[in-house]
Amino acid sequence: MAATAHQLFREQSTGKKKRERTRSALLDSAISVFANKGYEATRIIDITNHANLANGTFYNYYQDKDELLRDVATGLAVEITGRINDEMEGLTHGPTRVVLATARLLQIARQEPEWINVFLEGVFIVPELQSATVQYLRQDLEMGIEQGHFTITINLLLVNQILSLIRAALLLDPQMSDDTLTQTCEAVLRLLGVTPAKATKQVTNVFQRHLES
Amino acid sequence: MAATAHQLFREQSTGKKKRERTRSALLDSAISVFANKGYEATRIIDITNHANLANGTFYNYYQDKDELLRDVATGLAVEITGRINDEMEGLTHGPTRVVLATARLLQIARQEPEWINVFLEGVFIVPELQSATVQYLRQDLEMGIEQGHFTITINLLLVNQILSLIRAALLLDPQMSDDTLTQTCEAVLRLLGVTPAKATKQVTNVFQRHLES
DNA sequence: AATATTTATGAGATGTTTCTCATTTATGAG
DNA sequence: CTCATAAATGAGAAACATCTCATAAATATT
Repeated sequence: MAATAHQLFREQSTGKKKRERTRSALLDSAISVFANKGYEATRIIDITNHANLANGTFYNYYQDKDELLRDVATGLAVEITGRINDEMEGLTHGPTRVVLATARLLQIARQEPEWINVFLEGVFIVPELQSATVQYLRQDLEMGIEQGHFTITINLLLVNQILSLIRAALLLDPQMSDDTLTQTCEAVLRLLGVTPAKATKQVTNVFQRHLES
Repeated sequence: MAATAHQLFREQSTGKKKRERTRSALLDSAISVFANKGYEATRIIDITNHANLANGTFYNYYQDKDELLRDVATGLAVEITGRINDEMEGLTHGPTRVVLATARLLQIARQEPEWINVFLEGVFIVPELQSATVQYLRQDLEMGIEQGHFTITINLLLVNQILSLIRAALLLDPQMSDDTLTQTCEAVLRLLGVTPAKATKQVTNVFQRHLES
């Protein structure tokens, strides 16, 4: 529910002055409306209504919907990648890092379903976000190759394949059941050249050690 | 180029009476405009302009854009699945069928780049198209399981994962280079539990025997 | 060739969304 | 508390889209 969801930007701006607080209200409302109506279909007034503001107020802050989406998606990207990164500090095993990152992203999708769709829409539309996000992934892939776990050559298609497996999970099962989560992590490992048996074992391990403690 | 592209519906309607020919002009123009501007962003007048018709003419044939999309996507689905099916007659080896179907779809994307985006948009929006398309795939997957080649349980997520690998290729490389094609086929096999080495061999084989003869 | 039927046309009525701006209201510094 | 500044407001102008319909043009029928 929109009413109970975590309001990312509101929290970041409490205490600051009015301009920042109103901007944050627009950003949080944008997340909610974009996620529920879809970016294309949302009207400026949908966002301002949701934020209890007059339609004209929007134009004190943004030129158009697109500029707002960039801002929203960037904020979400910082938050999401930050959370995932915290979780992985000190881990030096490629496959573990890949599984953990995938699983954490999908878990965030479970907790904050509105965030992920908007984030992905942004990643698709804002190129600099895409490259920033992809950077993290590359490092873990290189680690796994050096350690002899992955049979791949890193290229843009591979990275996109991984992202699209994640996207498929989000679209098909927004509630993100444990089954979907497990199957997606295993699929990513398979894609990277891990055998099915090892992939299953790897995912089970990571879940026990890092996600259900 | 739109001007040189194969006009599917026009060809199907030459010789028939005027009503069918105009409807076909709308359908072909819709493919072109949807593919280039995106479904959401296209206006009725974009389509009628492209077809050299007056805007009012549209309403002699369709209630709205959505009805047109259904018609377009259904026609494309029939053509595309028909072409792929022809190619696979008599083949009884699961992995071969999966690779060949994937490769052929991507080859069609190379020849007729406009078709595939519209087809996929339609598959996403028209449920009966989705289930019809997925039916083909299921059979080949079951065949591969029985033959001991695939380590999977068939479910909706798996099917969507396969489709999303194909989609990733289409989005990233609309020209559909041979590299993209090969890598996508191998990725699908890996996802189905085939080892990287076998996947490479399998794809090479299928290409030699069926696609470069 | 004349006539009946079908199809195409585009001006404009209707509705919707964007965007501006003069005015009102709120904020916070002194 | 006062006042200068910042922010919010919402009515309405402008731009854009959809959809209708009386009329014109094309096609088919006799």
